[in-house]
Amino acid sequence: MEELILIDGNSLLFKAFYATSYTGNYMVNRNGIPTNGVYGFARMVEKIISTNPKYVIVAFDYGKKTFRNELLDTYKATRKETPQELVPQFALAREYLTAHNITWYEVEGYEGDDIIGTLVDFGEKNNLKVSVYTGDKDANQLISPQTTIYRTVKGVTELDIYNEQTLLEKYGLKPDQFRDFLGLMGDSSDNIPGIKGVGEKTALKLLHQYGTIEGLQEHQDEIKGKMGEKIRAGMEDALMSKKVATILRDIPIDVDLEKATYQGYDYETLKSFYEKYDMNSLIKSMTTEAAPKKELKLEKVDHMPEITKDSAVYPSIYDTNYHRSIILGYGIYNDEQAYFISYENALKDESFLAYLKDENKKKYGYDIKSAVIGSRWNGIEINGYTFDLSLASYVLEPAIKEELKYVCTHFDYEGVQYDEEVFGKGAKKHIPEDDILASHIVSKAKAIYELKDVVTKELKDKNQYELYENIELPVTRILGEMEFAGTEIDLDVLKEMDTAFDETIEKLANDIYRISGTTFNISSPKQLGQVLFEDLGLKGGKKTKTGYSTSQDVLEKIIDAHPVVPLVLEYRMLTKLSSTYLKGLQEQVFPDHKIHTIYKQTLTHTGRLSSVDPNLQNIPVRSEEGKLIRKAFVSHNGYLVSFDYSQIELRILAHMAHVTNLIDAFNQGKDIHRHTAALVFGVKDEEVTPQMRSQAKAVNFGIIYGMSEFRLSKDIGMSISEARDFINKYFETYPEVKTYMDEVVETCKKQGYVSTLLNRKRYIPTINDKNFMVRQQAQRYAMNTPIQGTGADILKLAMIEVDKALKEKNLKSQMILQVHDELIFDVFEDELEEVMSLVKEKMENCIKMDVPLIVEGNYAKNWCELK
DNA sequence: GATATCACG
DNA sequence: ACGTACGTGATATCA
Repeated sequence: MEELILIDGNSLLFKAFYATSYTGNYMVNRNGIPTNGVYGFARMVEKIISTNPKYVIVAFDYGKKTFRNELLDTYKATRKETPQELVPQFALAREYLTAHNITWYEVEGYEGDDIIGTLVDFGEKNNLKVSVYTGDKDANQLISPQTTIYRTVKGVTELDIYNEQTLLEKYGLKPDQFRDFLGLMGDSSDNIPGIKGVGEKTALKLLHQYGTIEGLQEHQDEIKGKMGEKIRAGMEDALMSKKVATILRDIPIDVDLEKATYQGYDYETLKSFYEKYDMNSLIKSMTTEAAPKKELKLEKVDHMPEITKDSAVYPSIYDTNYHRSIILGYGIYNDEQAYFISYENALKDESFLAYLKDENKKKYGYDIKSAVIGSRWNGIEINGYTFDLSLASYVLEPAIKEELKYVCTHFDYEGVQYDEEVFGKGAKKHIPEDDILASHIVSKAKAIYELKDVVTKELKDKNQYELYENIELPVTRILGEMEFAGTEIDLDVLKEMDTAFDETIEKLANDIYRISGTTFNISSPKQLGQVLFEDLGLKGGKKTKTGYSTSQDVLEKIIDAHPVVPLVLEYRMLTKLSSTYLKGLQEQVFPDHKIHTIYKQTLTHTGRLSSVDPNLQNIPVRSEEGKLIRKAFVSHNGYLVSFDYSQIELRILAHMAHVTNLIDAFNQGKDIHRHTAALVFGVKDEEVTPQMRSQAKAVNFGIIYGMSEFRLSKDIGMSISEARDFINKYFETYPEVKTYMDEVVETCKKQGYVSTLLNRKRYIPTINDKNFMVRQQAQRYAMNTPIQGTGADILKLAMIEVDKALKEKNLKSQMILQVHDELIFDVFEDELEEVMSLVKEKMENCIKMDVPLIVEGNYAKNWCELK
């Protein structure tokens, strides 16, 4: 069915104007004419017609007075006067449309709404699919099986879709009832009264019962109480309001459908319009648009034709966890071919399977780790991925959200939808109809293909291609193998502990009830706060915005105030271990007795990895009870071996800030916290007390995080002024640290980002924010990110070196876990000795710095025994 | 879906 | 006078 697009010009222009004028700095052209509204409007229109519809018409209001003012003299009376910056832009918007060859209508005495209403009927009669773009909710009354409303939400490009189904789900109304709905509850933006005292909820209730206002009128005498009075008193208003809210569908216009055919623009004409108003970025986006590119027709195939060029290959993996997901199909795109094949057909297609497997057939992807491993679980082998758009854009800007759509938005590429729009979300998630799925998946493949060169060039321009090509790309393959290999779990260990813990927890709970004298939900901070600070009268005071804080540090301060407090702390610890680890992990064990985590490589702002489903980077170790959980993590091949870097972040600080004193100390192999304490307190190394050492340790850490005097004093039990002296002493001891930190912040202010040793960047736009706190926080990011990020860089480098060495020596032992400064391997007994020395050597020497990197290795039968 | 809490480096 | 350390993920409760 051909599509007729109808755009509410006034509505979109207003939205565009306000969306881009909140700063008060209006975009103007060189003659001072404000253009922000038209600019936003043009962007919206460009987006709307980017789907190449058959017909496009824009409707504008004309004249201030319409028949609605005769029905209701206060109609739109509360509207603020149109801002003077917007006034001249109504004409500009029309000028833009004319330059773009887009048909627009205005009819004296009617609103744009009424033109649209009339054209909707016209479109439907002519058997067209009608799409209405507006910011007004009134338009919902126009919905029909043929007509869909697209409503702007925020910004200029986000749209909510309304059809019969969504209207029913959201309001329980049929399209036509929307007039009654507005009539009953009124509309403050148009100053339509409705019935006083009837809001959205009541209006819906009444309509669900009586259908229409007229239906309600027939039964108005049956309604009792205050509500009945209100309804009877407001009935006239309601009927009149409904009339005002009703969009006309039969106003006199001569529609020339032929004229409304969208044929694209004349390049020079539109360009000269943009030039006249200094909208250069729109000219830029035009060039690609104007280049006569033939639209490739997507083909759904049962058998994949021969793929003749390097292509984007994108599998549709249904679940977010690709280790246990089905695959719906594969999208393939290059500038001559665009195909979609279902998983079932792919599985039977020998030549296609061979293509996927052939590492000489170059492929481009988005999150190739999930593509390769997800396919592998489903019996399909893919080789030959040479480009990953997800990794590339992460290197360029780690703040972009994970989904492809956000990457597209970042690079101004249109034509890809959010997964949520296609699959739905939450309980409504479903596999869409074939055509919709195929076009979504292939649109993604197309985006990958078309953005590849743009992104690669930007990586090279910004000196980040090396980081992408030599670090992130090799790492993603290694991570895939680690995830797929998995971590062997001894379920019996978990089950036994689980039972034992449940017993202890129940006893503890009973003790807590007995001692406190009340039975309550100890896991509810609200109830616990009530019991501790009101019933028992302990002092703790309010801390959070919702009530008392009952967190660990608060409870530890009052641990002696009442015997129930230590029990609560123990209860907390045990329930945490039980629910998150004992119970949680059991559910995550696969039939192969292993846990297969997912490492997210494009999530953190610093370059670190994160681990989900389950998180294997926060398995307990600090408490004795918690550490026991590590007994369940056993070796599959023979031994578990761990290697961790000692003090890696402090060493990085010493190197990057050229801290001579620290560098020397590390070179001499000193205990760095003891050394720091000796210098700061002015005593000999051997005179440092444990307390002095732990205070020095707190500062060493604090420095890396950009701490405050306040926090330090709290952490190590000093007054704030003592803490201040302490920090000053620290900076006297290591003066280069202060210089470095100041420099990092300065550089960040100038260039807008900070970088790591391997040129990973983090943009920190708030570094020049006018709000002190925000600026302060940005400075901490600036100080910490180069250090934490360089640590992440080094770990990734180490993983690559170690992996390479293992392969070269034909060792079968497998890297299985990475925990930020630690690598863990599952090692065959006959390889143990070689692995122990090989890995340590590679990790220590993967990068040359002014300080040595020291790695400690340990082996055991399970993770708990590893020191 | 937001909030509080706590597990890790 | 502000409000107080960096980076994460999972769970339970409650609105």
